[in-house]
Amino acid sequence: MSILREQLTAGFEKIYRQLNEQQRRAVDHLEGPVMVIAGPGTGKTQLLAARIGRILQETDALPENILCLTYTDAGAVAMRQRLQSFIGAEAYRVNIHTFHAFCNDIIQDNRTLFEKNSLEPVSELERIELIKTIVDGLDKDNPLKRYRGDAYFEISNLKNLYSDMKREGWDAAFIKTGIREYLEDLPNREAFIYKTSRAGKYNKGDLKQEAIENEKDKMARTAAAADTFVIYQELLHRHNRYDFEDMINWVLTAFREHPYLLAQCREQYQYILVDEYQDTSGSQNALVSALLGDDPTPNIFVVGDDDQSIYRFQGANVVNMLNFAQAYAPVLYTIVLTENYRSVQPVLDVSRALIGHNEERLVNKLPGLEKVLKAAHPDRMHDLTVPRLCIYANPFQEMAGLAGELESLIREQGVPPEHIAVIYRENKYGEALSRFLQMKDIPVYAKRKQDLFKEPLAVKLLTLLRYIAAETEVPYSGDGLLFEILHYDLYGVPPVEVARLSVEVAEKSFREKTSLRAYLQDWLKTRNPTLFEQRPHEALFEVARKLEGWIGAAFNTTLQELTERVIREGGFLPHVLQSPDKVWLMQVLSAVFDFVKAETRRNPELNIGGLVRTLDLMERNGLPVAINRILGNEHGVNLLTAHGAKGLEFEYVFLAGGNATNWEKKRKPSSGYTLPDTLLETPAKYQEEEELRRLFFVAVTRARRHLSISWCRENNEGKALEPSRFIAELREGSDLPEETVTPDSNRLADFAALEFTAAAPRISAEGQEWIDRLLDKFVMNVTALNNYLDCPLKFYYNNLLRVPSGRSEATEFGSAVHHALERLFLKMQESEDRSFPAEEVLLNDFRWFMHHHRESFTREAYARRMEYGQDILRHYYQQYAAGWNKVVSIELNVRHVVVDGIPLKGKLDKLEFNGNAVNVVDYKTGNYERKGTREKLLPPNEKNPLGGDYWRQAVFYKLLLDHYKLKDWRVASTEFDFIEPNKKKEYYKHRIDITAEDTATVLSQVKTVWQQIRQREFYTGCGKPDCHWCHFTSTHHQQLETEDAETE
DNA sequence: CAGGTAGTCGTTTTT
DNA sequence: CGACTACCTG
Repeated sequence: MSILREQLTAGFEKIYRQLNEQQRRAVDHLEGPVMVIAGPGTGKTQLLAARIGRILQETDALPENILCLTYTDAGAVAMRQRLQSFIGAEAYRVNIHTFHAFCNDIIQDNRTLFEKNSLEPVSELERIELIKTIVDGLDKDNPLKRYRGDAYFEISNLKNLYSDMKREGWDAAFIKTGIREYLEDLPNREAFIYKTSRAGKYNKGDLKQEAIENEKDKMARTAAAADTFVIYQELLHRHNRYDFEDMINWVLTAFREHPYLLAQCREQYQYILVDEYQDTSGSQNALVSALLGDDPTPNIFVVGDDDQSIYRFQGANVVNMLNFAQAYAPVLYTIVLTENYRSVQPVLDVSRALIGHNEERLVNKLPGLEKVLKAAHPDRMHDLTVPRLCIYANPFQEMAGLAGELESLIREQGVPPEHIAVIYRENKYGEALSRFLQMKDIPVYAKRKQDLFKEPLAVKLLTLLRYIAAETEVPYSGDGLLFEILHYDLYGVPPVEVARLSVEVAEKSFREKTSLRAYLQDWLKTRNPTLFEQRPHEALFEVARKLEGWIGAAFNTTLQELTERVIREGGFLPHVLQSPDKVWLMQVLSAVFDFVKAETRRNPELNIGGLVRTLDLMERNGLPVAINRILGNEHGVNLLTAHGAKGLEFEYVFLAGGNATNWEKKRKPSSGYTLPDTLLETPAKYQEEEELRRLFFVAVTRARRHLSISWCRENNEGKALEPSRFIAELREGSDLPEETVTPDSNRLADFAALEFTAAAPRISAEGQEWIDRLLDKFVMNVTALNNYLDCPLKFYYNNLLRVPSGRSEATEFGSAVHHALERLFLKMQESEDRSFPAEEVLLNDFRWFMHHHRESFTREAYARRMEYGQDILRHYYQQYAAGWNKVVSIELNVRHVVVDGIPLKGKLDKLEFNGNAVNVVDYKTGNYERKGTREKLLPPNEKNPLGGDYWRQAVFYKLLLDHYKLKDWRVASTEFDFIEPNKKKEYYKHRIDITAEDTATVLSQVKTVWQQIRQREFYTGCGKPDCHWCHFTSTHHQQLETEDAETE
């Protein structure tokens, strides 16, 4: 007996004696294939570890000859720890890996086999960048190409598609064959044939052409996407990168092409164990098969529970278990573990009733299999606790009630919080709940991935970097960001001072081109540029000096050094250290820094502009930089999603949010491209329900003793809800009583007070006499009117302070289109025969403008907008040129109009005359079919008593022109001319004929708003949750007062 | 039953 | 943005 064997014998015997009959049989059956079906709580990890011990004890195998494959890192770690407690340090010689780590090792150890000597896994970010180049390279009529909105929208869809294709082993040809079959089959399907007739339109039995066209469009998208797959593979290859799916597929290929590699592996791994076998995907399973080869009795030991397979969305496939059983049927030793060490019998009974509703189970597929879990410790039956079903009035009460229950368990019954778990379907629920519990000082423990880009501190740091980048690339282009930066609490500048500065600059820039930055610079250099201006607040200079330093440094230091300097000098550290949340905030800071480090390591040439473009790309694609935040500590109540709870157990389990809408009625998000159903073998709908039921089963079986499931009768808006059907299924056989729970009113009131009552942010109005000066100069215009009606703060910042705003890609594009059309009409007017110049002239003017403002675009955006703009203008010209009214006035600036004592002004794109009747034309870029556009055109109605913004604009123009003393015009109508066509290339004009009532309504709006503005009622925001300026005010105004929503 | 439209909502998780 | 549902209307 070797030393190792002696060592492990003593410890092992003790463990072995604790095993039950079934487990011992599984451990002892060393040779040939074994499949263990291990229900929840049946001691699976213990079993695997014991078996490894047994192999080492009974055979000549060395630890190195054993391969244990798991699904997750956590699984591998847990496994090794358990093994270590049996056999000590030798445990480290056993090969315990995740599938991916195992394959990655093989690739890295045999790089020459993979044709490259520098090969690295692709990072998430690189992957996005590669796919971005694919999207950029799509040609004009590719159905995936988008010109407006989010041009890179397809990136994440493509990413998912590639993963699916790799996991399933599909190529483009296979998908397109599927599509062809699908489309050919459509005419045979009931859903595409009319069942009734309608006179003049269609007869019974006709095909629904429109629906078929629709499917064809969808399939064209899918096919186009599948076609890019080879490009993606090619790009990966060229960059010496491979992705997660490749790890497994490549090794499979290598095994096929280089038999000696496979032989070598087979020789080394004499005993193979696979944990969580129900979670293996098709390719992972193929890997296992390859390692086993054609040996009819391989030493393979798989453990899994088909009822706990909850990762099908990642490619996991229960069918693997079934195939395994069938492949080795003659020699397979199958064991079902049914003795449950975790839960009391009533919990087991309930979960059994539930899972019994699934069809896709091994017990239904394999003969002679039975899986009825029995509590291993019947002595615990004496304090039998029956699962509870609690019904709350609404989610709010549910959380309050839950908090109450937790509170009394912990404070009155002395239950350690870590013995309690609240389990729910989605993280979102947990977020709300943890906020709730923390307010009541109930300790919580939740691990959560948070998006770095959503953390205010990170946003501040990144905004600084963005600002520096903007100023480095195009000097004085970052004023919008600067305005924000000056408000940072890091610098202690009173917001009033920033406002004053901003106005000063806005006024000055009438006379000469200037900017916040230039203005501050002037002061820094000369102390007092003009004797008449008041010196800005001292703290502003502090910030300005720092910023100038960084902008200078950007040219001379590495990106890493610059970032470090910004963190060091930018006031971040003292701010973090003073905060009660300092641990977390430090984590945020280092995460940003780590991100920059990682990016520069991957791309040493990266400069700050490149970094910012990367950030933009990630942000636009909703690609989070995940950062793990641990909420509370391990002595708190566990807050978990059902997925996250897998493998864990708790004395008390509260399964919250048991409504149908959270489970089987939750609609699943569209996955980008619709696949033809000819590709998929099983009816998806059915499968999904079974998978969800398994998830519910996992959640329920986490409970040792106490299980409480709750649902709500209504949602917080008062709409009726129903319980999940799984709850009804649980109750079959064991008559669980329902309890309607109403938290006592004191507690509810407590929570209501704690709840975030929507508060309208408010700026302190004191000390702003200088605002009077601004008000004196203020002239009413449509934008101001619309802004004020939307949110008074929006008016305050945009129209009064005239906060500098960056020229966005979209607005610049709009200007280019406006410009080109303006020139077109002017040239017509100037021409001798009053004829319109050629189409090419129009396009030329457009190109000229774009070219002169190209700094507002990224290179890709520029090319894309250029192409798109010319395309729509060309069609626009062809559509309308013949019929244009030539009696027009272009870009008229109307000032000095006074109506009822109120000064008005406005700028009009185009006036078309018919005698002295005027049709005002306003160009709109943007798709008129876009959401919200229609409402903007509507006069007041119940839903929007103020009327839409465009409608108001139309009426305002009439008001303006009708009172325009210089001319005797009558405005008959206003027309909104949409320059962008819809998908079908149709152009659209919307004409508003203005009634006397309309004029009266808008006039009264103008009067009211005018009066309110004169009375300085613009310091309180609208309080709408998505209002930019309300958000800005509440984050940056320290002296903010919140106005209670109740004071109404 | 078919078509239009307004309204709603946009996971779970690992490598 | 766009896919899906619920509801309304002919």
